[in-house]
Amino acid sequence: MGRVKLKIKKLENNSARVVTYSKRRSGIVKKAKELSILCDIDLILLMFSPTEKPTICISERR
Amino acid sequence: MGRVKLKIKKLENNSARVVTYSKRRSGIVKKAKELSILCDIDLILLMFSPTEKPTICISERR
DNA sequence: CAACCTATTCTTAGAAC
DNA sequence: TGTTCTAAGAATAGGTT
Repeated sequence: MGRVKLKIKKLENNSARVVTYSKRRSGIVKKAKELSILCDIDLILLMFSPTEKPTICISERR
Repeated sequence: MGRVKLKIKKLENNSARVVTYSKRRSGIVKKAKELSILCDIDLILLMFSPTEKPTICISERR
């Protein structure tokens, strides 16, 4: 998606990796939350940024 | 996306939950793999289907 | 440098098979 | 129940502010 089709291989440019991570992280976290709510399931998503900062997303169910 | 906008709340129909889970699971797994490759990061995604069947997606890095 | 913009590609809801 | 199709909504790459 976006202005140009992107090949799925490691982005060699450092800042491109950071920017892409930031954009796509928010997208995947949104998808994870939607999936857990829509389908009423348990889900855990844990990922580390290019600078090793962790993000965790845990579905909340009762 | 799709033919109609979907409200993000629990799908009350059982088979709709299963079908939606199956479709969206493949979407989110694809996104997770792309993110880990593009940004060269560690990532774990664990989720359980509406029938409690687990799926795990772990980025492969060396 | 983070937030916004938007053309373009990607995902997917409902239908058809 | 499972796969495929496709219209239309969603995500996002590169650019702009």
